[in-house]
Amino acid sequence: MTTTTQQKLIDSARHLIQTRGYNGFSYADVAEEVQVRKASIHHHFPGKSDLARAVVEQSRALIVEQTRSLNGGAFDPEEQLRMYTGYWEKCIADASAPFCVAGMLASELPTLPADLASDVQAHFRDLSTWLEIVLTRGAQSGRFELQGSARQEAESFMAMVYGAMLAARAYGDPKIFGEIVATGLNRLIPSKRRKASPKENRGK
Amino acid sequence: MTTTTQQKLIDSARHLIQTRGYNGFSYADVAEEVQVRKASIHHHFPGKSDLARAVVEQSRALIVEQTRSLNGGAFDPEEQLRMYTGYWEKCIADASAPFCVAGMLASELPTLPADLASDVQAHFRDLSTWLEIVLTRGAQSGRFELQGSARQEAESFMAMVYGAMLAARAYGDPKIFGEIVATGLNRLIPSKRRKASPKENRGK
DNA sequence: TTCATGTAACCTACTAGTAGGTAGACAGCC
DNA sequence: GGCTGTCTACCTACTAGTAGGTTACATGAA
Repeated sequence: MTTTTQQKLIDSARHLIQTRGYNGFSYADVAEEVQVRKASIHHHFPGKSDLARAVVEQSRALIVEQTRSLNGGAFDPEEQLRMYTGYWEKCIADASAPFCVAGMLASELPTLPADLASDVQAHFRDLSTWLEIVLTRGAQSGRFELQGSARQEAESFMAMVYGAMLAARAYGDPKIFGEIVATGLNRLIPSKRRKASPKENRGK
Repeated sequence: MTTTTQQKLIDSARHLIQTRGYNGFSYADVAEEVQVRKASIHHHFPGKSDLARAVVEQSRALIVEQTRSLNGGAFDPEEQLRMYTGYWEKCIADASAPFCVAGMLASELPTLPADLASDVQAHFRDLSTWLEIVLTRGAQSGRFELQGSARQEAESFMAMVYGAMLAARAYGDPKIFGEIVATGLNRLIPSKRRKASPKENRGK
């Protein structure tokens, strides 16, 4: 399999943004990883924001594709959420992608060029819209028991996933991500269907 | 009221870290805000990480002080959580502190000097420990209904608060913070005591 | 077939500007 | 006199980005 230089540049930039953020990496870092000169990066991506936008847009396209296949497919809402959180759990555990690119960029939003910033915002709209749809379906079929509107619950769930990534990074412990999202998923499930987790231990 | 140059430097650095992150601000930015030369900053804080540590340590000291007074005081666990989230809601709404310093730094953790990184981690331990205590008390007195262990619920609640900050920034809308944490608080309250929020609208 | 032309991809060498940090002088105060 | 705080002036390393040249390969005409 031959990967083009352009794709290697995007992959390298993604990895660097995930670990160090937009303001934490330079063309020199990418050049080092991909083993080309800095000028060659400028040939493919005139400015730093063009490179970062390519990373975000590729991620968005992938998510759109995957959620489309999930929506049309054979998975119930609970399985869909578990596949989403499971994806990140795996990425964080094996350190292949220790943070969502858009999440990292969102924290730096006030410092980003305008065009990149609006791409990042678009990702969050995409994601919360998808979550709202999944939660709505789950509530209708009785698999989920929502306490607020589907919109509120979607924003809340999304916040918890991103907060869990931050916590995993803060504690330097990938397991914490899985523990937090498990708590969040569990809350969506009606109490009659919910099986007590082995670690469960009310009020300590 | 006279504020020392040293304190002005810390305040300026705090504000810059909250909005731009550790890698997004420079001594030149601080010098500009405080109206001193860069060399004067180096006199008070030899290195950039010393300045950032001073910011984090001052924040931690403030939190320790406030939680101590809350714990010993006249507020029940629910009120304590509302005061904590309300503090951030106000800060984000009036843009005086659009993000927790430690949260911002945590996202950049892999790029931080080791001593600063461990200060940031200490903040998260402090905070989750306090939350665990408050949730435990609330569960014992019947004000809260926990679904996992107090530890799990504390991590989960903390993740949601930080995720809510990120969401508010991503959407460029301070209100989203309040909406998310309201959903989270509501979930802790036993369903018999819970009053339906005006916006509540099950499954859309 | 061969030779000009075009162009994509990459290079070396450079720019202006900014990063964090240092040396040393000076002023005011205990 | 020594200490604190501030300054000017400077340093080296690095930043994103540019100028201009080299290679390799495709196209198309003589």
